[in-house]
Amino acid sequence: MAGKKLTAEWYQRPDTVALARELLGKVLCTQFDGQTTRAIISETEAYCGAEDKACHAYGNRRTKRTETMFLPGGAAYVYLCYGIHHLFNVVTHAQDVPHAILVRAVQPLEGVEIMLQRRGHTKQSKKLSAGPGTMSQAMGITTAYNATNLQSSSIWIENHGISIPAAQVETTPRIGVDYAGEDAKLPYRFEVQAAIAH
DNA sequence: ATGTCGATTTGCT
DNA sequence: GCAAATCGACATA
Repeated sequence: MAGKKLTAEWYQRPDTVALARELLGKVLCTQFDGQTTRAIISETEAYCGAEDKACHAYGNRRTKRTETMFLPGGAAYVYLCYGIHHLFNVVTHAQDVPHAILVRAVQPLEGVEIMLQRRGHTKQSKKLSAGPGTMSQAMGITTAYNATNLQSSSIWIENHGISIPAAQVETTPRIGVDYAGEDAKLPYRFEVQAAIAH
């Protein structure tokens, strides 16, 4: 069941948009209180630091919240949105270059029972872990894990050798970033709509 | 010190 | 389809 853990070098590569595309089909894993869950990443968005108006760290804005994005690639950036939702991002690029990839949806692979319990659902459905807030809840990720290193034993990402054909990937503008002007139109969102075979 | 608002989800009209 | 929920970060004073 376990795959090969992505290395620090993988995360620290500079092309965040390409990494967002490559993240599709990779397996996000969490282990909290001895409970392990695994899920295949099916939707991502790239946020490209200082030059990207949609990014929290646009213009290299350094605050308590954005500080995590300045860490070297390979850290988890988790923040609270609308006071309710914990949004999970993967920090990429080198230290002091605030790029990140928002994981918006995953498909459950292991520990489905645990995810159902966390979500308060009784049956598996598409809504179980599709959406940036719900997928965090299903995986048990909260802001308490902000800045967690992805080489740790709490949160990490594995390569299971799953590749997604280009024909199955939809590339669209990002969601909910209308305030970003021209940058709101950038094709930085990658989505696999079909169920991923594994 | 205080006010505004968000990389959303959910339930009700 | 619309609006409430809910809290911390950030900007302004």
